[in-house]
Amino acid sequence: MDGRLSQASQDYLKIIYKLASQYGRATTSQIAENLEVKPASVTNMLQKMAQIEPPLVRYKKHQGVSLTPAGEEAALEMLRHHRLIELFLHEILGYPWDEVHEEAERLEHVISEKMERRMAEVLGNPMRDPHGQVIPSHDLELTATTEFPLSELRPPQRAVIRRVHDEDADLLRHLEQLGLLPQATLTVFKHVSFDGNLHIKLDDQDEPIVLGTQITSQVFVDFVAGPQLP
Amino acid sequence: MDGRLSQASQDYLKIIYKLASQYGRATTSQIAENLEVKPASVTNMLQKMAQIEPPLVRYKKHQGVSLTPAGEEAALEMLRHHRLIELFLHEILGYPWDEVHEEAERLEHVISEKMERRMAEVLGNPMRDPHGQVIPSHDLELTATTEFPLSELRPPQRAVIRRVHDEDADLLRHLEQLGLLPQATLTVFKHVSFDGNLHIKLDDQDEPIVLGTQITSQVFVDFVAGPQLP
DNA sequence: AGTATAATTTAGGCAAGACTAAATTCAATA
DNA sequence: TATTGAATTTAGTCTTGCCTAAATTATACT
Ligand SMILES: [Mn+2]
Ligand SMILES: [Mn+2]
Ligand SMILES: [Mn+2]
Ligand SMILES: [Mn+2]
Repeated sequence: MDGRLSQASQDYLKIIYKLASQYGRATTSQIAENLEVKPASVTNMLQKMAQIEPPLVRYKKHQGVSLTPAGEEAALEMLRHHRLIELFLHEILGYPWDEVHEEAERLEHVISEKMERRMAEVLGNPMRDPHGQVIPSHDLELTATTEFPLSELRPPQRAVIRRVHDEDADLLRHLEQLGLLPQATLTVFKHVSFDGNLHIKLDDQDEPIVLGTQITSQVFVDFVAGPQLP
Repeated sequence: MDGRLSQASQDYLKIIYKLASQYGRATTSQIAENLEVKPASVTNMLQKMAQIEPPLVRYKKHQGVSLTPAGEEAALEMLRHHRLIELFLHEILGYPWDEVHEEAERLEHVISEKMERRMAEVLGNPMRDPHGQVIPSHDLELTATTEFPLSELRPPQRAVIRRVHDEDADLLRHLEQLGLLPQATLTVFKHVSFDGNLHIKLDDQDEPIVLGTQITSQVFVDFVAGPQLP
């Protein structure tokens, strides 16, 4: 009613956006689980969000919700804030990539449009966050990407890492230690069909490494043409 | 009760700290005016803040409040956050010094101790914010200062600007345009007792400038010895 | 001392956003 | 089609922090 959305609403919108991108819609219990609140609280909140002007979600009893244009815009705004902040913390303040999320989670609701713009400028209007997730543009367009799981590669394919799963700090630390970072290029030289293990070599490392599917399913790549340049 | 103070409590503590520094204690109506809430709301809040464990304020009906050690620590923590953020916005994100306050006002409640430390390191563990206000140290000590109003200088005294009043954006823009910034050194060469005007010359400028008391009372300086070096 | 005025406190409410417990609806299966 | 378990919604509370209106206290002046 005062134009500004509450932090709680913004958190609901973010998770609804994510769930709806994945499943078409978001259910009460999915939202409850993600936000760590009880389902009854979610129902209550969704009904409010559907009734304000303009409505943020389309809500019909027992059918889950999806975002209205207004809701989607607000969700993308938070997504841009979140990912810009993550990159800023990493690049400018030297945060390790497994420690940026929590801080961004709080800051995203609080920064002004000016600060968003200044951070983007200092960072060179970046396209992706430290984990490779695409940052919505200034006007909240989200460019489509083509990356797919590393686990789908077969020898002798070559690829560049675009993005990694960003919700498991242990995984992130492990990936960093292995050198599995966005931008890294690699060649697959062996696939073991029994356990799904993939033997790869990173272009900028000498030793090959062997990766289980727990890892390869969480690293997303694009094909890259040609052999490694010497 | 969960260890973390609400944003509202933190705002109360900040303003109580400021008022108590100035007047020894803070009254209900002073706090209400500064926070733009009604006095009844303040009374209510003060009673809560006096009753939690540990108490944040000493409260006695009709006598105003002062901070307990716990309250003062929390207030200094906010002060450190606020001033570090102001400097960070100015130095790293290029904010003009008259636009840093609002943003800092929101961010100060939200940054982690880690982010506080990282910002301080990137800034070289600074002592003062963009307006020259002293930043409490990491362990929340506030070093004493000796500065006094520029309006008290008389020719041919020389001084260095340490701090300027930071609560009037128009004044800040005007001071910047005049070159009246912290660190600037100057010589007073004329005082007009009728209107209090002060004629000064900044060391790094050629033209002298004339300042009314509206300005000279809001700029704080320390004496500096000797003549301007060529 | 007695009274007007200002400051403060009390009392009662409201909105947001969470919770628990109980009721309802859906969907799968017998 | 009837049953049943899971998901969802409803109903009623709670806490935080604000509000207005009314009561009270302090202060200053005659
Ligand atoms: Mn934005
Ligand atoms: Mn990320
Ligand atoms: Mn701190
Ligand atoms: Mn300042």
